[in-house]
Amino acid sequence: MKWSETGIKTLREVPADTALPSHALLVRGGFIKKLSSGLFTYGPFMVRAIQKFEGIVREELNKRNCVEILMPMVQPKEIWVQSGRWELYDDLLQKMTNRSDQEFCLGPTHEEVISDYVKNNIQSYRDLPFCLYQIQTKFRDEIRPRFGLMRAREFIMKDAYSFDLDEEQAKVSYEKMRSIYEAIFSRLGVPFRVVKADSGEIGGDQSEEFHILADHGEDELFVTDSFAANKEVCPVFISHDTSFSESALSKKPLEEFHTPGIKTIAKLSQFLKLPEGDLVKILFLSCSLSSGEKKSMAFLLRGSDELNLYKVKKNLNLKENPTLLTDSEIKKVSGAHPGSCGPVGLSIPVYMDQDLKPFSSFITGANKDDYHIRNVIPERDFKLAGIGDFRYAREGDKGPEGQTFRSCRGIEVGHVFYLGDKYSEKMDVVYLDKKGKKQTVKMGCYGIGITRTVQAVVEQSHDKEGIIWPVAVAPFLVHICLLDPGDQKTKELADNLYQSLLKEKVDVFLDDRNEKPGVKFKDADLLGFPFRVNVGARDGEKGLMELVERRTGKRKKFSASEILTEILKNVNKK
RNA sequence: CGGGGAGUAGCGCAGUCCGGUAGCGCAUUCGCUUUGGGAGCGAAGGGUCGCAGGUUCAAAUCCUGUCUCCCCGACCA
Repeated sequence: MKWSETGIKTLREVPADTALPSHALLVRGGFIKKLSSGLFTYGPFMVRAIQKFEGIVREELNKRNCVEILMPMVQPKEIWVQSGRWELYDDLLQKMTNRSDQEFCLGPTHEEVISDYVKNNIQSYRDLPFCLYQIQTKFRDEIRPRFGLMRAREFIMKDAYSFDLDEEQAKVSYEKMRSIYEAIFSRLGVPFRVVKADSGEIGGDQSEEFHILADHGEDELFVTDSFAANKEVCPVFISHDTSFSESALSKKPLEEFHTPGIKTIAKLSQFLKLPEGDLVKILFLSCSLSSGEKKSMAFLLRGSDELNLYKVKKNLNLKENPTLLTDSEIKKVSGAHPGSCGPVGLSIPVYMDQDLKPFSSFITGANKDDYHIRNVIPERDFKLAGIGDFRYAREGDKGPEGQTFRSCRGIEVGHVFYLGDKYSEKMDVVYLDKKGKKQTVKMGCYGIGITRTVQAVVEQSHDKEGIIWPVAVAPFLVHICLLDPGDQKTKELADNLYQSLLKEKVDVFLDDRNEKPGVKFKDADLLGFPFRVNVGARDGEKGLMELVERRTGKRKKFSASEILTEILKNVNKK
């Protein structure tokens, strides 16, 4: 490809509506252009990067006997009603109606369609197992699209679905896909981690996320050498802090004390000259039970900790995400304003974080404005509905093998999920076993955000000057800067190299624009293809060209005859 | 949806408080000079100031409404 044929113009300045370096660089380099919030046109370089990554994904999947198909993007309402997700997903679905008033949605994912596709093909246990995948555009009407391709409304995703006889076989499929994903992301040449993720209603360890590590990643991860989890779900195995002062061991009678104007743990900590972790705070939530009933609940935890609503939902098996009560609701439930609330005398269920177990007694609010109370003993002074892991893990907590958590940030680019019969049951995907008995097919689903991954790679691999593409997904491997396009001999030198690289099937890009060398160098650094060749009249006179490696900045001059072998050596090495 | 910010030339911005002929830098076009890390000088083109109402002799500027975009939260590949 030659620059003059692309219609690409780079931007010198950072666009005002970008917040991430990767987003800004992709826009500046003409890789992507926003059409509307969350909708992007992929320019010629972007398309090539996407195709490179898709190639890796296909290769690894095909190698392990997964088979590619392609499903429609427009999907009829009926199958979504059948799976129960027409209402559940609701606003996420881009719904539409055709001329006959039939309702459709744009596919945000394809469990429904694939179930429809396979159910007629699966009859006997002999027909299983197998695994299908597609690479396709998805549409999700995201609440808040942001960061360019990181959270776009329209994006390219690889989604795979496995179909197995039973749970045991399905777990094998799950593990296989997990290892395929490891192979895929290993080939990108950027650091990644597999982390424990939300396993939803299934339970167990059957959902993992693949994260590319990057400072601006949306997710916080806690990792040790042997364990990694998303902060959202990370269990607390061993607390970072198991120490507390004498006051927490007291077994004396309740004692109220005046705390005028003290409404925060920080202030109370100052007032009592006790660390925040020695105090006990309470949070009030509105929770919807599996019966559908809404109920207020209270949660106690150490003053230094933060309540994790996801854990509350999961550990209490709630139907929806709990929400915090408003100040006036809290007043109604506790009799006091926030800042003076505690468990004593409450009529709603009170749960306690496991880190409070070693405490004999608590210092909490007295449910009377401007008063707190000490020597509060569970079961003596209030009824405990349950104890559990309800707080966010934090740096310093320890993993299952006692290693201390480190915090890092990541971008979720892949997710493997064991589904069981979650969809196959509703969508009636069944087979007859050896005894002729009907059995539900066990499914797994596996996603990779193709476009997100490409941006994540950029986020992970760039410098002040621009992108540094890893060879695996680089739109082009070699970027020829023709420095004196007006000089016939130089032009021929560049053209010859261009043609010989094409002949060798090396992806090569020729900057043949009528621009000054400085402009071309800056743009080459911005676009970030792995190798650059400077072809100019100065060195050209002596028959020399300069090879520059983008990542290291290393440069060396070669004769026209040597440079081809040198490039091929470098390209094949990577 | 709640909270914050912004819409003025292709891009980045000033002008708005305090109404009075639409500005700057980069980019673009032409000319001359320059030519290995975003060249210099000279000239030129390009904007219904997001949109719709209103106030006024006069609106980018004041008022009302509306649309869009970005950031922080709930969602996710």
